Amino acid sequence: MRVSKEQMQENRRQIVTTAARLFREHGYNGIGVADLMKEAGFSHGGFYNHFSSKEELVMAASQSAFDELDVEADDSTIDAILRRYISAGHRDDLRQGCPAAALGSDAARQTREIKQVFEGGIEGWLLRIEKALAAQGQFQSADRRQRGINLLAKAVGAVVLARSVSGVSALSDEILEACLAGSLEEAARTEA
Amino acid sequence: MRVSKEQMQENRRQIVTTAARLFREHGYNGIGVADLMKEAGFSHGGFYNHFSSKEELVMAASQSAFDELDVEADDSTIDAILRRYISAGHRDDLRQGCPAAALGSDAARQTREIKQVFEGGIEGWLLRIEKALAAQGQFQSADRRQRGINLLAKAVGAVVLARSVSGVSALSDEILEACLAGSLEEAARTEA
DNA sequence: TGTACATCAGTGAACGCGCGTTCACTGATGTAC
DNA sequence: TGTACATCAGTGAACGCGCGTTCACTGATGTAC
Repeated sequence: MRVSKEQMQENRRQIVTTAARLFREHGYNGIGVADLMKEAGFSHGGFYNHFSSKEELVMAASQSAFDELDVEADDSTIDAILRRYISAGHRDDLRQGCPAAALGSDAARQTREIKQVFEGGIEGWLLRIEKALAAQGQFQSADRRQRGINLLAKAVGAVVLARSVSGVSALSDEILEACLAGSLEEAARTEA
Repeated sequence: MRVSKEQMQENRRQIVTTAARLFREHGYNGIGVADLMKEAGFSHGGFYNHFSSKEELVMAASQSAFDELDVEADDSTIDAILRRYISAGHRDDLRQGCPAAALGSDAARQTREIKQVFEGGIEGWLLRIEKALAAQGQFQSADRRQRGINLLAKAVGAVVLARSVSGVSALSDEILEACLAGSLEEAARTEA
């Protein structure tokens, strides 16, 4: 039956945020439209009232996943950001984690549009990191972006590697510990 | 028709190395058994004479992909390793690149067996990196593993991030340049 | 070494299944008077 | 404000397609004598 415009928007939001969770957990190809709609609380037939294709949902959901990070981000110090990202909690919670870590190697194979969403998400990260570095007077202004890129890359790599061996090896924890220590040290180094 | 034992082993090798390329390019779920066998030069029906399931091929192919890296590895200096890994060439050549970067976020969703293959592959990388650091007298012996983990994580993260925006943004090159510079600097730092 | 037969790697059609997508239908919402 | 009708979000069955897997078959290889 028909539903109010407000309700429809709310339902769409529900589908997108559910997809944002499930894509991170299972990969873009690892979850189907039917299962996804079911998880969101709908039958699958109505999907195409909201999106013209699964592809379009992939875009919206990726954007939504990156936007979540923005919302969560308080005025963290760089240490707080690193401790939160390079952690067992983040490693073990695919569904709410950073899309760049959960879907990074998938993204390389996606469309131009989805890569653009990733670009925006990465730039968002860099902005937050640079801001945190600046607030602590860390590095010269001209260096902060490069330093931020280095910190982000190590953080993403640490979580990707730790997840790829999680549950089978102590290596997983070792990677997180080594990279957290190394990143904190790197972030604290003031000179260029 | 039947084929000699030697020929069969050679055919199996052909299937595995083809799969190693195609999985890196398209992801584990992005390429099917039929297309894969065709690319390797066979009809798909014979697949199950070699493997009990696609899953088993995924394991063999992942192992093969990591083994390739071992073979390619000459007695490189740490600089040579980093310059080769964190490069546009590596970013643009999914098919021959490091499985940890090409399939890292996929691996998190795979079976225990496949994660064990990744563990071996990562340990292989760490061994090569530590050896290169040791050859140059870089870092104290006790620190080399932690330093190696940091270098590897940053390298993997750089390639994953660069690929996720490649072809849509100058950010891709920027990430590689910033991380290469940062890694070289990090590797050159001798004190603890 | 040569012959007769069993084995089994490779072929290509076929299987069931789940996928993304479409469709006729329902009934509450939105709108025209 | 109330009534009559058009719209259209959500439902669930159905579509074609490609997937992983199975199978009967072929004919060269391997083996027993």
